Amino acid sequence: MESRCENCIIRQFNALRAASTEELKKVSDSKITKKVKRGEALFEEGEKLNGVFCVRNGVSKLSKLSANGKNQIVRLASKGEVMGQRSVIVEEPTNLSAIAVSDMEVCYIPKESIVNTLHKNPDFTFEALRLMSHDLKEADDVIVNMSQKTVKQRVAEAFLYLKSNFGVDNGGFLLVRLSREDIANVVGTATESAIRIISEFKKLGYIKTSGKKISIINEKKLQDLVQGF
Amino acid sequence: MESRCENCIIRQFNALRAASTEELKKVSDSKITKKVKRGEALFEEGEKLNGVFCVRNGVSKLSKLSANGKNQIVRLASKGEVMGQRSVIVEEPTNLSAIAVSDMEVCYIPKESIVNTLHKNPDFTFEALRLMSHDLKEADDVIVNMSQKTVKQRVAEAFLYLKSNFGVDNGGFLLVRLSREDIANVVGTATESAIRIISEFKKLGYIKTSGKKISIINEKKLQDLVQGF
DNA sequence: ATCAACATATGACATTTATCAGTTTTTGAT
DNA sequence: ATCAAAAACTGATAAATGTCATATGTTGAT
Repeated sequence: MESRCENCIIRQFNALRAASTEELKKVSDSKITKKVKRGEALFEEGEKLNGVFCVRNGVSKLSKLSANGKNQIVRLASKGEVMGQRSVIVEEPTNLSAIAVSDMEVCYIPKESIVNTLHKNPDFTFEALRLMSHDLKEADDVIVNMSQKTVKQRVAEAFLYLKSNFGVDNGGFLLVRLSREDIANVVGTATESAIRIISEFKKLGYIKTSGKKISIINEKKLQDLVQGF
Repeated sequence: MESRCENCIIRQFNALRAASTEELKKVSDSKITKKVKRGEALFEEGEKLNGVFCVRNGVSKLSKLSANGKNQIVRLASKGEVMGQRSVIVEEPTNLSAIAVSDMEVCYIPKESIVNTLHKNPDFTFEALRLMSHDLKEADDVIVNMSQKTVKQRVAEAFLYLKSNFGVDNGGFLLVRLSREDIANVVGTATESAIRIISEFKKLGYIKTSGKKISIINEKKLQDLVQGF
């Protein structure tokens, strides 16, 4: 049987924490829980979304394809984060694709069961605004990093980000396992360039790898690099 | 005498369009209209803001300084746009500086007269959310452009953006007059690189200049360039 | 267990962009 | 109108990054 939003701890991380019991009931009754396999798309750039996706488990990349065939990963979404709300709020096709980076469990919430809340419950709307403010700040930071940091610094920063946001397993390996191509697409560089830098970090002893897994050995060195030392 | 928000057409461009008569009155009573000269700061990165700024006239750049002394302009704000709301909403110091790019007239609205509305009037909050959604989408686009377009393409795009967003005068010259350094900071490149590209565009007959003023002659060519032709 | 498809890796080289150094032009204060 | 400071400009060169080619390793479907 399906679990209920009312009992879902994950909603503490998103605007649903501000929803009333009745509102939550409505959401819960209409939501659909889906399993999404690594590599599958939740939605694609240009689609008009009729609902939002709340991540229960796993990680999704939000990316945008450009004319030259390159892909830029704009951000990663994990537990508790909601994807697609922008499209629902402004009633426009989404500007980003969402593709699972690991196996995922997401709840799809049809827009009908939230737009009303969005127009009636200011606490909920305010929470959404607060969270979007946060996303906007992060986006601003990314813009600044893209223009002012070298590829090497951005790769270092990406590893630190992956560690602090998604954590590590018992062996100290990053839980999110991105392909080299994905790392390049987060950082905004060519795959080969990313690979070269990763190799260099390995040689320098900043990180180590085991198969596809990556572990940060010398966090300090990476931080210094990001700071420009 | 000061003009009243109730009669201000500019508020149609921001969330205040959704404010009630009483709410508007409160805002109007507490607001302070300021004149800001070109080059002066409305606020600086790191400041805790106790209100928001609504632009009546002129253009402001929102930028961020980085460790290496470089500046990145994240966006430009003009008539009707509100600056500083992120800081007020999340109650954090602002991550950006706002500096006038032309002489400006702005209204400073103390946060006390809007936070209440933000928590009580869902229409107002929703409008703010809608506008921030728009900003977020734009920011995403900037990220993608930064990583996937060449400096030349980004300069071309910047000119097209300045034309379509801020318009031209009778002579066809861009109304917003950015210094070469500012253009470089919008585009995320070195000032010299921006200058070189501008010179090239002049030679190619895509643009012409008269003193500091810039006019787009061949919009099509610039568009093609942005598209990668 | 095998094999094709894909991901990772590395070298050589081309291209883009930044940096430094210096000149000319513009601007604003007096 | 004059002059100093700032901005715009140009060339030479260095550094960073992308591209292409090719080799090796890994993985998942049969």
